[in-house]
Amino acid sequence: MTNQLDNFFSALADPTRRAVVERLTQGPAAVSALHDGHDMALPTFLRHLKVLEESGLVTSTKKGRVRTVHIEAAPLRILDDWLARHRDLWDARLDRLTRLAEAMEESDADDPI
Amino acid sequence: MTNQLDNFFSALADPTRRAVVERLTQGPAAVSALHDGHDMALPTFLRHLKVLEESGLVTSTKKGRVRTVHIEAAPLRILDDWLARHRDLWDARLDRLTRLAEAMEESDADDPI
DNA sequence: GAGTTGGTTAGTCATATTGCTAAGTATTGA
DNA sequence: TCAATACTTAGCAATATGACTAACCAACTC
Repeated sequence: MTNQLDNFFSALADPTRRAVVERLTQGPAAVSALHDGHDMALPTFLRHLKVLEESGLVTSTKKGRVRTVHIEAAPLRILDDWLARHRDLWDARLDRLTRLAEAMEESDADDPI
Repeated sequence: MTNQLDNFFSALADPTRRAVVERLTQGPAAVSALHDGHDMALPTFLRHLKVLEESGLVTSTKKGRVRTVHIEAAPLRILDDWLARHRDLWDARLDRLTRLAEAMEESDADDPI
């Protein structure tokens, strides 16, 4: 019953993994290149990559001894859609509140304290 | 060094908590009302609310014995900005790939197999 | 073919997360 | 005032997460 969104959000909850995703938006990169600059043992870093890959946010292919990691488009779209949906609801709510505030102001004008 | 985004993303990684956020986009609600429909002991559910509140995604106020929970706008904006930033980068990358593909098609036309 | 490079596997440890029950507090309503 | 309602706290158990080291394999490079 675990949603795809569960995996996307929890994958992105870690700063190391977000950094990897950010880096990958600029193009694919090898594991060791991605690891560079992260003060963390390689096996630990690899676990993060595995989490990203299992979530579907990235894919990877191995050629020779080099594994190259690529970002996936679809998940970003799904995340975006979720957020967009709630952005809309929020905006609608804001509108209602605005109208309410206006209505209250009017009624204040009609019938002050 | 934990980013605000860490908390937003990990708070939203749980389906129960996402459901609460979705519900709250329609307006504030009391704890017991929010709990309704979630097959989960109340203390467990309260823990989820606490996570949401500590992340800053929601706030709550207590009046009498009823605690009312409200959604916060700012975090959704921050999340949206992060995603938008990467949507842009991704789009840019897509554009580059598209141009590359076109270039390759052209060179194929010039010099087929 | 010996060493180096790039990644992988296995195993351990500490802490965090997510669920529970049991028991408590504080309002509110009869 | 007594009982019901609406949380709240405390404490426990199981699993997940994030870090490490040590040891390993596979593919280049000399």
